Amino acid sequence: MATGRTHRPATRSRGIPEATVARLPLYLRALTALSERSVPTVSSEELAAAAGVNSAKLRKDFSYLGSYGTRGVGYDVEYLVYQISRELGLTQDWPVVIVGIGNLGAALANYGGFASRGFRVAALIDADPAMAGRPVAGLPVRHTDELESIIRDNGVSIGVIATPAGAAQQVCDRLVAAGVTSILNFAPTVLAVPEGVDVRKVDLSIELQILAFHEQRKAGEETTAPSGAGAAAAAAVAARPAAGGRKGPEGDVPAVMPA
Amino acid sequence: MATGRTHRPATRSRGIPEATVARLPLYLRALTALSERSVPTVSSEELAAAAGVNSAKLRKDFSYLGSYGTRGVGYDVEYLVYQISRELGLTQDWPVVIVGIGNLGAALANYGGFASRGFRVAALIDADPAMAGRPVAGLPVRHTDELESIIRDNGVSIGVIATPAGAAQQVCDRLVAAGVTSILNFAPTVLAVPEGVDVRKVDLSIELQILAFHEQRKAGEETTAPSGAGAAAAAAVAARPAAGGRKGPEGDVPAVMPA
DNA sequence: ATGCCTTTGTGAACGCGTGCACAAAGATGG
DNA sequence: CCATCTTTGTGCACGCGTTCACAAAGGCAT
Repeated sequence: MATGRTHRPATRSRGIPEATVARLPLYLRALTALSERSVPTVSSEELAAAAGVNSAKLRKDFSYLGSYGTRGVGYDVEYLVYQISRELGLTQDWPVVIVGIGNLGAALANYGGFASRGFRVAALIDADPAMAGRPVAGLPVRHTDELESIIRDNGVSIGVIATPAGAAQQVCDRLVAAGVTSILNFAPTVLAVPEGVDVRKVDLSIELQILAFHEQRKAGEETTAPSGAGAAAAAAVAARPAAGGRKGPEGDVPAVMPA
Repeated sequence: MATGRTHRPATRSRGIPEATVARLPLYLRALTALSERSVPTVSSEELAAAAGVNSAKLRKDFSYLGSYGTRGVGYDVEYLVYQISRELGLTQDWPVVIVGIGNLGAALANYGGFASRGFRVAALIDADPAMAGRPVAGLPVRHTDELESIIRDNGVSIGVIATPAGAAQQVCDRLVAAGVTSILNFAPTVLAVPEGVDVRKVDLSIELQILAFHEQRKAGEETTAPSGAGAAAAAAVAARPAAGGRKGPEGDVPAVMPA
Protein backbone atom coordinates (compact mmCIF):
# COMPACT_ATOMS: atom_id res chain seq x y z
CA MET A 1 0.00 0.00 0.00
CA ALA A 2 1.07 3.48 -0.54
CA THR A 3 1.10 5.45 2.63
CA GLY A 4 0.20 8.93 3.60
CA ARG A 5 -2.85 10.86 2.84
CA THR A 6 -3.58 14.51 2.90
CA HIS A 7 -7.30 14.91 3.12
CA ARG A 8 -9.41 17.24 5.11
CA PRO A 9 -9.84 15.02 8.10
CA ALA A 10 -13.41 15.56 9.11
CA THR A 11 -15.34 16.20 5.92
CA ARG A 12 -16.72 12.74 5.49
CA SER A 13 -17.76 13.21 1.92
CA ARG A 14 -21.33 12.36 1.12
CA GLY A 15 -21.48 10.09 4.12
CA ILE A 16 -19.11 7.52 2.70
CA PRO A 17 -16.25 6.86 5.11
CA GLU A 18 -12.78 7.33 3.75
CA ALA A 19 -11.85 3.76 4.66
CA THR A 20 -14.72 2.50 2.58
CA VAL A 21 -13.76 4.63 -0.40
CA ALA A 22 -10.28 3.16 -0.24
CA ARG A 23 -11.73 -0.34 -0.50
CA LEU A 24 -14.19 0.30 -3.31
CA PRO A 25 -11.51 -0.05 -6.02
CA LEU A 26 -10.66 -3.41 -4.51
CA TYR A 27 -14.22 -4.61 -4.76
CA LEU A 28 -14.48 -3.18 -8.23
CA ARG A 29 -11.49 -5.15 -9.39
CA ALA A 30 -12.82 -8.39 -7.97
CA LEU A 31 -16.24 -7.73 -9.48
CA THR A 32 -14.75 -6.97 -12.87
CA ALA A 33 -12.97 -10.29 -12.81
CA LEU A 34 -16.26 -12.02 -11.99
CA SER A 35 -18.00 -10.09 -14.72
CA GLU A 36 -15.47 -11.27 -17.28
CA ARG A 37 -16.20 -14.81 -16.23
CA SER A 38 -19.90 -14.05 -16.72
CA VAL A 39 -20.75 -14.77 -13.11
CA PRO A 40 -24.22 -13.31 -12.59
CA THR A 41 -24.38 -12.91 -8.82
CA VAL A 42 -22.02 -13.13 -5.90
CA SER A 43 -22.51 -13.37 -2.16
CA SER A 44 -20.81 -11.04 0.27
CA GLU A 45 -18.83 -14.00 1.54
CA GLU A 46 -17.44 -14.90 -1.86
CA LEU A 47 -16.70 -11.36 -2.90
CA ALA A 48 -15.07 -10.58 0.41
CA ALA A 49 -12.77 -13.55 -0.02
CA ALA A 50 -11.83 -12.40 -3.50
CA ALA A 51 -11.10 -8.89 -2.29
CA GLY A 52 -9.25 -10.09 0.78
CA VAL A 53 -11.50 -8.50 3.37
CA ASN A 54 -14.02 -9.44 6.03
CA SER A 55 -17.53 -10.14 4.72
CA ALA A 56 -19.16 -8.03 7.42
CA LYS A 57 -16.95 -5.13 6.47
CA LEU A 58 -17.88 -5.55 2.83
CA ARG A 59 -21.58 -5.55 3.59
CA LYS A 60 -21.23 -2.46 5.73
CA ASP A 61 -19.24 -0.78 2.97
CA PHE A 62 -21.95 -1.52 0.46
CA SER A 63 -24.61 -0.33 2.85
CA TYR A 64 -23.15 3.17 2.53
CA LEU A 65 -23.83 3.07 -1.18
CA GLY A 66 -27.38 1.84 -0.78
CA SER A 67 -29.27 -1.42 -0.61
CA TYR A 68 -27.97 -3.10 -3.70
CA GLY A 69 -28.15 -6.73 -2.67
CA THR A 70 -30.88 -9.32 -2.62
CA ARG A 71 -31.26 -11.27 0.60
CA GLY A 72 -30.89 -14.96 0.16
CA VAL A 73 -29.15 -14.45 -3.17
CA GLY A 74 -26.35 -11.93 -3.05
CA TYR A 75 -25.31 -9.06 -5.28
CA ASP A 76 -25.82 -8.72 -9.00
CA VAL A 77 -22.31 -8.43 -10.39
CA GLU A 78 -22.98 -6.15 -13.35
CA TYR A 79 -25.18 -3.84 -11.40
CA LEU A 80 -22.68 -3.54 -8.59
CA VAL A 81 -19.84 -2.88 -11.03
CA TYR A 82 -21.82 0.00 -12.39
CA GLN A 83 -22.81 1.40 -9.02
CA ILE A 84 -19.28 1.38 -7.68
CA SER A 85 -17.91 2.81 -10.89
CA ARG A 86 -20.38 5.61 -10.69
CA GLU A 87 -19.67 6.24 -7.04
CA LEU A 88 -15.96 6.44 -7.73
CA GLY A 89 -16.54 8.72 -10.66
CA LEU A 90 -15.21 6.28 -13.21
CA THR A 91 -18.13 6.65 -15.58
CA GLN A 92 -16.51 9.79 -16.79
CA ASP A 93 -13.15 10.30 -18.42
CA TRP A 94 -10.30 11.66 -16.32
CA PRO A 95 -7.45 13.17 -18.28
CA VAL A 96 -4.19 12.81 -16.38
CA VAL A 97 -0.75 14.29 -16.88
CA ILE A 98 2.46 12.60 -15.78
CA VAL A 99 5.29 14.95 -14.94
CA GLY A 100 8.82 13.58 -14.85
CA ILE A 101 9.47 10.95 -17.47
CA GLY A 102 12.38 9.10 -15.95
CA ASN A 103 12.37 5.40 -15.27
CA LEU A 104 9.34 5.66 -13.05
CA GLY A 105 7.41 8.08 -15.21
CA ALA A 106 7.93 5.85 -18.23
CA ALA A 107 6.78 2.86 -16.23
CA LEU A 108 3.64 4.70 -15.22
CA ALA A 109 2.99 5.81 -18.78
CA ASN A 110 3.22 2.23 -19.93
CA TYR A 111 1.02 0.94 -17.13
CA GLY A 112 -1.94 -0.75 -18.73
CA GLY A 113 -4.35 -0.45 -15.84
CA PHE A 114 -4.21 3.27 -16.40
CA ALA A 115 -6.43 3.59 -19.40
CA SER A 116 -8.62 0.66 -18.52
CA ARG A 117 -10.68 2.49 -15.93
CA GLY A 118 -11.64 5.97 -16.95
CA PHE A 119 -8.16 7.40 -16.82
CA ARG A 120 -6.53 8.74 -19.94
CA VAL A 121 -2.96 9.95 -20.13
CA ALA A 122 -3.37 13.40 -21.64
CA ALA A 123 0.32 14.20 -21.75
CA LEU A 124 3.78 13.26 -20.56
CA ILE A 125 5.84 16.19 -19.38
CA ASP A 126 9.55 16.42 -18.65
CA ALA A 127 11.94 19.25 -17.91
CA ASP A 128 14.74 17.79 -20.00
CA PRO A 129 14.74 19.41 -23.46
CA ALA A 130 16.46 16.32 -24.83
CA MET A 131 13.37 14.29 -23.95
CA ALA A 132 11.00 16.60 -25.79
CA GLY A 133 9.32 14.95 -28.72
CA ARG A 134 10.66 11.50 -27.93
CA PRO A 135 7.81 9.03 -27.87
CA VAL A 136 7.15 7.16 -24.64
CA ALA A 137 4.28 4.70 -24.54
CA GLY A 138 3.08 6.07 -27.83
CA LEU A 139 2.94 9.68 -26.65
CA PRO A 140 5.45 12.40 -27.44
CA VAL A 141 7.07 13.87 -24.34
CA ARG A 142 6.25 17.55 -23.94
CA HIS A 143 8.48 20.12 -22.35
CA THR A 144 7.69 21.65 -18.97
CA ASP A 145 7.15 25.03 -20.59
CA GLU A 146 3.93 23.70 -22.02
CA LEU A 147 2.62 22.45 -18.67
CA GLU A 148 0.12 25.22 -18.07
CA SER A 149 -1.32 25.17 -21.56
CA ILE A 150 -1.62 21.38 -21.56
CA ILE A 151 -3.51 21.43 -18.28
CA ARG A 152 -5.90 24.08 -19.45
CA ASP A 153 -6.45 22.79 -22.96
CA ASN A 154 -7.25 19.30 -21.77
CA GLY A 155 -9.12 20.22 -18.63
CA VAL A 156 -6.77 18.13 -16.55
CA SER A 157 -7.61 17.95 -12.87
CA ILE A 158 -5.39 15.03 -11.84
CA GLY A 159 -1.61 15.22 -11.98
CA VAL A 160 1.00 12.56 -11.30
CA ILE A 161 4.39 13.72 -10.07
CA ALA A 162 7.27 11.37 -10.81
CA THR A 163 10.10 13.88 -10.71
CA PRO A 164 13.12 13.88 -8.41
CA ALA A 165 12.35 15.09 -4.91
CA GLY A 166 13.96 18.45 -5.50
CA ALA A 167 11.63 19.40 -8.31
CA ALA A 168 8.42 18.03 -6.83
CA GLN A 169 7.21 21.05 -4.89
CA GLN A 170 7.84 23.40 -7.77
CA VAL A 171 6.01 21.12 -10.20
CA CYS A 172 3.21 20.76 -7.69
CA ASP A 173 2.83 24.51 -7.36
CA ARG A 174 2.62 24.92 -11.11
CA LEU A 175 0.11 22.11 -11.45
CA VAL A 176 -2.10 23.59 -8.77
CA ALA A 177 -1.81 27.09 -10.19
CA ALA A 178 -2.87 25.74 -13.57
CA GLY A 179 -5.98 24.15 -12.11
CA VAL A 180 -5.05 20.65 -10.96
CA THR A 181 -6.86 19.72 -7.76
CA SER A 182 -5.72 16.14 -7.22
CA ILE A 183 -2.12 15.00 -7.12
CA LEU A 184 -0.55 11.59 -6.93
CA ASN A 185 2.97 12.11 -5.68
CA PHE A 186 5.74 9.56 -6.21
CA ALA A 187 8.53 11.90 -5.16
CA PRO A 188 9.82 11.36 -1.62
CA THR A 189 8.77 14.77 -0.35
CA VAL A 190 5.99 16.24 1.68
CA LEU A 191 4.05 18.48 -0.65
CA ALA A 192 2.46 21.68 0.58
CA VAL A 193 -0.80 22.40 -1.18
CA PRO A 194 -3.60 24.90 -0.64
CA GLU A 195 -6.93 23.95 0.87
CA GLY A 196 -9.11 21.92 -1.45
CA VAL A 197 -6.30 20.09 -3.20
CA ASP A 198 -5.99 16.37 -2.52
CA VAL A 199 -2.60 14.75 -2.39
CA ARG A 200 -1.91 11.06 -2.22
CA LYS A 201 1.59 9.83 -1.74
CA VAL A 202 3.26 6.68 -2.97
CA ASP A 203 6.59 6.19 -1.34
CA LEU A 204 8.63 3.08 -1.93
CA SER A 205 11.18 3.96 0.69
CA ILE A 206 8.57 4.37 3.41
CA GLU A 207 6.92 1.08 2.55
CA LEU A 208 10.23 -0.73 2.77
CA GLN A 209 11.02 0.86 6.11
CA ILE A 210 7.70 -0.25 7.51
CA LEU A 211 8.41 -3.77 6.31
CA ALA A 212 11.86 -3.60 7.86
CA PHE A 213 10.31 -2.67 11.18
CA HIS A 214 8.08 -5.72 11.21
CA GLU A 215 10.87 -7.87 9.87
CA GLN A 216 13.11 -6.80 12.69
CA ARG A 217 10.41 -7.46 15.20
CA LYS A 218 9.83 -10.92 13.84
CA ALA A 219 13.54 -11.65 13.98
CA GLY A 220 13.75 -10.31 17.52
CA GLU A 221 10.92 -12.55 18.65
CA GLU A 222 12.49 -15.80 17.47
CA THR A 223 15.84 -15.25 19.12
CA THR A 224 14.83 -13.79 22.43
CA ALA A 225 18.05 -11.79 22.46
CA PRO A 226 17.20 -8.24 21.44
CA SER A 227 20.78 -7.09 21.93
CA GLY A 228 22.20 -8.12 18.60
CA ALA A 229 25.13 -6.81 16.62
CA GLY A 230 23.42 -3.47 16.51
CA ALA A 231 23.96 -2.78 20.20
CA ALA A 232 27.66 -2.16 19.84
CA ALA A 233 27.07 0.09 16.89
CA ALA A 234 24.52 1.89 18.99
CA ALA A 235 27.06 2.89 21.56
CA ALA A 236 29.42 3.99 18.83
CA VAL A 237 26.99 6.02 16.80
CA ALA A 238 24.61 7.44 19.35
CA ALA A 239 25.93 10.14 21.56
CA ARG A 240 23.21 11.28 23.90
CA PRO A 241 23.69 15.00 24.39
CA ALA A 242 21.86 15.62 27.62
CA ALA A 243 22.94 13.74 30.70
CA GLY A 244 20.69 11.80 33.00
CA GLY A 245 20.07 8.09 32.67
CA ARG A 246 17.36 7.53 30.10
CA LYS A 247 15.69 4.23 29.72
CA GLY A 248 14.89 2.69 26.39
CA PRO A 249 11.36 1.93 25.26
CA GLU A 250 11.11 -1.15 27.40
CA GLY A 251 14.44 -1.55 29.06
CA ASP A 252 16.15 -2.30 25.77
CA VAL A 253 19.46 -0.55 25.30
CA PRO A 254 19.76 0.25 28.95
CA ALA A 255 21.53 3.56 29.43
CA VAL A 256 23.85 3.40 26.44
CA MET A 257 24.80 7.00 26.94
CA PRO A 258 28.57 7.34 26.50
CA ALA A 259 28.75 10.94 27.65
CA MET B 1 0.10 6.96 -0.16
CA ALA B 2 -0.01 3.41 -1.06
CA THR B 3 -3.05 1.75 0.30
CA GLY B 4 -3.83 -1.62 1.71
CA ARG B 5 -2.06 -3.48 4.39
CA THR B 6 -2.09 -7.06 5.45
CA HIS B 7 -0.93 -7.20 9.00
CA ARG B 8 -2.10 -9.20 11.92
CA PRO B 9 -4.60 -6.75 13.24
CA ALA B 10 -4.20 -6.91 16.96
CA THR B 11 -0.57 -7.68 17.66
CA ARG B 12 0.56 -4.17 18.42
CA SER B 13 4.22 -4.92 18.09
CA ARG B 14 6.36 -3.88 21.00
CA GLY B 15 3.73 -1.40 22.02
CA ILE B 16 4.33 0.92 19.08
CA PRO B 17 1.06 1.57 17.24
CA GLU B 18 1.00 0.74 13.58
CA ALA B 19 0.02 4.28 12.69
CA THR B 20 3.09 5.56 14.47
CA VAL B 21 5.37 3.11 12.71
CA ALA B 22 4.03 4.34 9.39
CA ARG B 23 5.03 7.88 10.29
CA LEU B 24 8.49 7.17 11.62
CA PRO B 25 10.04 7.09 8.13
CA LEU B 26 8.53 10.51 7.53
CA TYR B 27 10.15 11.92 10.64
CA LEU B 28 13.37 10.21 9.76
CA ARG B 29 13.48 11.85 6.36
CA ALA B 30 12.83 15.30 7.80
CA LEU B 31 15.45 14.74 10.48
CA THR B 32 18.01 13.57 7.96
CA ALA B 33 17.49 16.76 5.98
CA LEU B 34 18.03 18.78 9.16
CA SER B 35 21.10 16.74 9.99
CA GLU B 36 22.62 17.50 6.61
CA ARG B 37 22.14 21.17 7.31
CA SER B 38 23.89 20.63 10.64
CA VAL B 39 20.89 21.74 12.64
CA PRO B 40 21.60 20.56 16.20
CA THR B 41 18.13 20.54 17.74
CA VAL B 42 14.55 20.85 16.58
CA SER B 43 11.28 21.45 18.37
CA SER B 44 8.26 19.23 17.91
CA GLU B 45 6.53 22.15 16.22
CA GLU B 46 9.24 22.65 13.61
CA LEU B 47 9.74 18.98 12.93
CA ALA B 48 6.01 18.39 12.67
CA ALA B 49 5.73 21.13 10.09
CA ALA B 50 8.57 19.60 8.08
CA ALA B 51 6.95 16.18 8.21
CA GLY B 52 3.52 17.53 7.47
CA VAL B 53 1.82 16.34 10.65
CA ASN B 54 0.32 17.69 13.84
CA SER B 55 2.86 18.50 16.55
CA ALA B 56 0.82 16.79 19.24
CA LYS B 57 0.76 13.65 17.16
CA LEU B 58 4.48 13.81 16.66
CA ARG B 59 5.15 14.15 20.36
CA LYS B 60 2.85 11.24 21.14
CA ASP B 61 4.56 9.19 18.47
CA PHE B 62 7.96 9.89 19.98
CA SER B 63 6.64 9.12 23.43
CA TYR B 64 6.18 5.52 22.33
CA LEU B 65 9.91 5.33 21.60
CA GLY B 66 10.91 6.83 24.90
CA SER B 67 11.65 10.22 26.38
CA TYR B 68 14.13 11.54 23.90
CA GLY B 69 13.45 15.26 24.09
CA THR B 70 14.54 18.04 26.37
CA ARG B 71 11.82 20.28 27.69
CA GLY B 72 12.25 23.89 26.77
CA VAL B 73 14.72 22.94 24.03
CA GLY B 74 13.43 20.24 21.73
CA TYR B 75 14.94 17.11 20.28
CA ASP B 76 18.57 16.45 19.44
CA VAL B 77 18.57 15.78 15.71
CA GLU B 78 21.43 13.30 15.49
CA TYR B 79 20.28 11.33 18.45
CA LEU B 80 16.74 11.11 17.17
CA VAL B 81 17.92 10.03 13.73
CA TYR B 82 19.73 7.18 15.35
CA GLN B 83 16.89 6.17 17.64
CA ILE B 84 14.35 6.07 14.85
CA SER B 85 16.74 4.25 12.55
CA ARG B 86 17.32 1.66 15.20
CA GLU B 87 13.62 1.32 15.93
CA LEU B 88 12.86 0.80 12.27
CA GLY B 89 15.65 -1.73 11.95
CA LEU B 90 17.68 0.39 9.56
CA THR B 91 20.93 -0.02 11.42
CA GLN B 92 21.25 -3.36 9.79
CA ASP B 93 21.50 -4.27 6.14
CA TRP B 94 18.39 -5.60 4.39
CA PRO B 95 19.04 -7.49 1.18
CA VAL B 96 16.11 -7.17 -1.18
CA VAL B 97 15.18 -8.91 -4.41
CA ILE B 98 13.08 -7.35 -7.12
CA VAL B 99 11.09 -9.80 -9.22
CA GLY B 100 9.79 -8.65 -12.57
CA ILE B 101 12.15 -6.33 -14.39
CA GLY B 102 9.79 -4.55 -16.72
CA ASN B 103 9.39 -0.83 -16.83
CA LEU B 104 8.44 -0.66 -13.20
CA GLY B 105 11.01 -3.13 -11.94
CA ALA B 106 13.76 -1.26 -13.76
CA ALA B 107 12.54 1.99 -12.26
CA LEU B 108 12.64 0.47 -8.80
CA ALA B 109 16.11 -0.93 -9.40
CA ASN B 110 17.31 2.51 -10.37
CA TYR B 111 15.62 4.20 -7.45
CA GLY B 112 18.31 5.93 -5.46
CA GLY B 113 16.52 6.07 -2.12
CA PHE B 114 16.73 2.32 -2.10
CA ALA B 115 20.33 1.86 -1.09
CA SER B 116 20.50 5.01 0.98
CA ARG B 117 18.76 3.55 4.00
CA GLY B 118 19.85 0.08 4.84
CA PHE B 119 18.33 -1.56 1.80
CA ARG B 120 20.53 -3.32 -0.70
CA VAL B 121 19.30 -4.77 -3.96
CA ALA B 122 20.63 -8.31 -3.80
CA ALA B 123 19.29 -9.38 -7.17
CA LEU B 124 16.98 -8.55 -10.03
CA ILE B 125 14.93 -11.50 -11.22
CA ASP B 126 12.84 -11.90 -14.34
CA ALA B 127 11.08 -14.79 -16.01
CA ASP B 128 12.06 -13.75 -19.52
CA PRO B 129 15.17 -15.70 -20.63
CA ALA B 130 15.99 -12.88 -23.02
CA MET B 131 16.46 -10.57 -20.03
CA ALA B 132 18.90 -12.88 -18.28
CA GLY B 133 22.34 -11.40 -17.99
CA ARG B 134 21.34 -8.00 -19.25
CA PRO B 135 22.52 -5.34 -16.84
CA VAL B 136 19.90 -3.14 -15.22
CA ALA B 137 21.01 -0.47 -12.78
CA GLY B 138 24.43 -2.09 -12.74
CA LEU B 139 23.15 -5.54 -11.84
CA PRO B 140 22.76 -8.49 -14.18
CA VAL B 141 19.21 -9.76 -14.41
CA ARG B 142 18.90 -13.32 -13.14
CA HIS B 143 16.41 -15.87 -14.34
CA THR B 144 13.49 -16.99 -12.23
CA ASP B 145 14.96 -20.48 -11.99
CA GLU B 146 17.57 -19.08 -9.66
CA LEU B 147 15.04 -17.42 -7.37
CA GLU B 148 15.22 -19.94 -4.55
CA SER B 149 19.01 -20.13 -4.49
CA ILE B 150 19.36 -16.36 -4.60
CA ILE B 151 17.02 -15.96 -1.64
CA ARG B 152 18.81 -18.55 0.40
CA ASP B 153 22.37 -17.57 -0.50
CA ASN B 154 21.80 -13.92 0.33
CA GLY B 155 19.51 -14.41 3.31
CA VAL B 156 16.86 -12.28 1.67
CA SER B 157 13.79 -11.69 3.78
CA ILE B 158 12.19 -8.86 1.81
CA GLY B 159 10.90 -9.31 -1.72
CA VAL B 160 9.48 -6.78 -4.15
CA ILE B 161 6.99 -8.03 -6.73
CA ALA B 162 6.78 -5.95 -9.90
CA THR B 163 5.46 -8.62 -12.21
CA PRO B 164 2.21 -8.61 -14.17
CA ALA B 165 -0.83 -9.41 -12.08
CA GLY B 166 -1.11 -12.93 -13.44
CA ALA B 167 2.30 -13.98 -12.21
CA ALA B 168 2.21 -12.27 -8.85
CA GLN B 169 0.66 -14.99 -6.72
CA GLN B 170 2.94 -17.66 -8.11
CA VAL B 171 6.02 -15.51 -7.53
CA CYS B 172 4.74 -14.71 -4.07
CA ASP B 173 4.35 -18.38 -3.22
CA ARG B 174 7.88 -19.13 -4.35
CA LEU B 175 9.32 -16.21 -2.44
CA VAL B 176 7.56 -17.27 0.73
CA ALA B 177 8.54 -20.90 0.29
CA ALA B 178 12.14 -19.82 -0.10
CA GLY B 179 12.06 -17.89 3.16
CA VAL B 180 10.88 -14.37 2.36
CA THR B 181 8.65 -13.02 5.12
CA SER B 182 7.96 -9.48 3.92
CA ILE B 183 6.60 -8.58 0.51
CA LEU B 184 6.06 -5.30 -1.22
CA ASN B 185 3.55 -5.91 -3.97
CA PHE B 186 3.20 -3.62 -6.97
CA ALA B 187 1.03 -6.03 -8.93
CA PRO B 188 -2.68 -5.23 -8.90
CA THR B 189 -3.70 -8.42 -7.13
CA VAL B 190 -4.65 -9.50 -3.68
CA LEU B 191 -1.92 -11.82 -2.50
CA ALA B 192 -2.69 -14.77 -0.27
CA VAL B 193 0.11 -15.44 2.19
CA PRO B 194 0.49 -17.67 5.21
CA GLU B 195 0.42 -16.37 8.74
CA GLY B 196 3.49 -14.44 9.71
CA VAL B 197 4.18 -12.97 6.30
CA ASP B 198 3.68 -9.25 5.89
CA VAL B 199 2.40 -7.86 2.64
CA ARG B 200 2.25 -4.23 1.71
CA LYS B 201 0.58 -3.17 -1.47
CA VAL B 202 1.30 -0.27 -3.78
CA ASP B 203 -1.41 0.14 -6.34
CA LEU B 204 -1.40 3.04 -8.75
CA SER B 205 -4.83 2.25 -10.05
CA ILE B 206 -6.41 2.30 -6.62
CA GLU B 207 -4.78 5.58 -5.73
CA LEU B 208 -6.09 7.18 -8.89
CA GLN B 209 -9.58 5.88 -8.25
CA ILE B 210 -9.57 7.35 -4.77
CA LEU B 211 -8.49 10.67 -6.20
CA ALA B 212 -11.21 10.43 -8.81
CA PHE B 213 -13.79 9.93 -6.09
CA HIS B 214 -12.78 13.09 -4.30
CA GLU B 215 -12.42 14.94 -7.56
CA GLN B 216 -15.94 13.99 -8.51
CA ARG B 217 -17.23 15.07 -5.14
CA LYS B 218 -15.50 18.43 -5.44
CA ALA B 219 -16.98 18.92 -8.90
CA GLY B 220 -20.41 17.92 -7.67
CA GLU B 221 -20.28 20.43 -4.84
CA GLU B 222 -19.54 23.44 -7.04
CA THR B 223 -22.36 22.83 -9.44
CA THR B 224 -25.16 21.84 -7.10
CA ALA B 225 -26.63 19.66 -9.84
CA PRO B 226 -25.63 16.07 -9.06
CA SER B 227 -27.59 14.73 -12.03
CA GLY B 228 -25.05 15.38 -14.74
CA ALA B 229 -24.41 13.69 -18.05
CA GLY B 230 -23.83 10.45 -16.19
CA ALA B 231 -27.48 10.01 -15.30
CA ALA B 232 -28.55 9.15 -18.81
CA ALA B 233 -25.69 6.72 -19.17
CA ALA B 234 -26.77 5.22 -15.88
CA ALA B 235 -30.15 4.26 -17.22
CA ALA B 236 -28.57 2.83 -20.33
CA VAL B 237 -25.87 0.78 -18.67
CA ALA B 238 -27.41 -0.28 -15.41
CA ALA B 239 -30.13 -2.87 -15.56
CA ARG B 240 -31.36 -3.63 -12.09
CA PRO B 241 -32.26 -7.29 -12.03
CA ALA B 242 -34.64 -7.48 -9.11
CA ALA B 243 -37.77 -5.40 -9.20
CA GLY B 244 -38.95 -3.10 -6.47
CA GLY B 245 -38.17 0.59 -6.41
CA ARG B 246 -34.77 1.13 -4.86
CA LYS B 247 -33.64 4.53 -3.85
CA GLY B 248 -30.13 5.76 -4.57
CA PRO B 249 -27.68 6.65 -1.82
CA GLU B 250 -29.36 9.96 -1.09
CA GLY B 251 -32.11 10.27 -3.58
CA ASP B 252 -29.67 10.52 -6.45
CA VAL B 253 -30.61 8.42 -9.46
CA PRO B 254 -34.13 7.95 -8.22
CA ALA B 255 -35.57 4.65 -9.31
CA VAL B 256 -33.70 4.30 -12.58
CA MET B 257 -34.70 0.67 -12.82
CA PRO B 258 -35.76 -0.21 -16.35
CA ALA B 259 -36.91 -3.56 -14.99
C1' DA C 1 19.10 30.82 44.09
C1' DT C 2 14.88 32.29 42.14
C1' DG C 3 11.44 33.20 38.89
C1' DC C 4 10.12 33.21 34.14
C1' DC C 5 9.65 31.20 29.80
C1' DT C 6 9.70 27.54 26.53
C1' DT C 7 8.68 22.97 25.22
C1' DT C 8 7.94 18.25 26.28
C1' DG C 9 5.18 14.28 27.71
C1' DT C 10 0.67 12.56 28.67
C1' DG C 11 -4.15 12.01 30.77
C1' DA C 12 -8.58 12.26 29.02
C1' DA C 13 -12.20 12.83 25.68
C1' DC C 14 -13.81 12.03 21.27
C1' DG C 15 -14.57 10.04 16.77
C1' DC C 16 -13.73 6.63 13.31
C1' DG C 17 -13.32 1.90 11.87
C1' DT C 18 -14.06 -2.98 12.74
C1' DG C 19 -16.34 -7.12 13.87
C1' DC C 20 -20.09 -9.64 16.11
C1' DA C 21 -24.41 -11.29 16.04
C1' DC C 22 -29.07 -11.15 14.82
C1' DA C 23 -33.45 -9.67 12.97
C1' DA C 24 -35.60 -8.76 8.61
C1' DA C 25 -36.17 -9.91 3.84
C1' DG C 26 -36.58 -12.54 0.13
C1' DA C 27 -36.09 -16.91 -2.52
C1' DT C 28 -37.36 -21.63 -2.96
C1' DG C 29 -39.76 -25.97 -2.52
C1' DG C 30 -43.75 -28.43 -1.36
C1' DC D 1 -49.96 -20.31 0.72
C1' DC D 2 -46.80 -21.69 4.13
C1' DA D 3 -42.49 -23.25 6.01
C1' DT D 4 -37.70 -23.26 5.60
C1' DC D 5 -33.35 -21.73 4.37
C1' DT D 6 -30.07 -18.42 2.78
C1' DT D 7 -28.05 -13.99 2.84
C1' DT D 8 -28.36 -9.20 3.50
C1' DG D 9 -28.36 -4.96 6.29
C1' DT D 10 -27.37 -2.98 10.69
C1' DG D 11 -27.46 -1.98 15.91
C1' DC D 12 -24.05 -2.33 19.18
C1' DA D 13 -19.80 -2.65 21.52
C1' DC D 14 -15.00 -2.30 21.47
C1' DG D 15 -10.43 -0.70 20.37
C1' DC D 16 -7.31 2.27 17.90
C1' DG D 17 -5.91 6.83 16.58
C1' DT D 18 -6.21 11.78 17.03
C1' DT D 19 -6.51 15.97 19.34
C1' DC D 20 -6.82 19.04 23.23
C1' DA D 21 -5.08 21.00 27.06
C1' DC D 22 -2.16 21.20 30.88
C1' DA D 23 1.09 19.94 34.42
C1' DA D 24 5.89 18.87 34.85
C1' DA D 25 10.52 19.76 33.51
C1' DG D 26 14.31 21.98 32.17
C1' DG D 27 16.99 26.20 30.43
C1' DC D 28 18.19 30.92 31.12
C1' DA D 29 18.53 35.48 32.80
C1' DT D 30 18.93 38.22 36.67
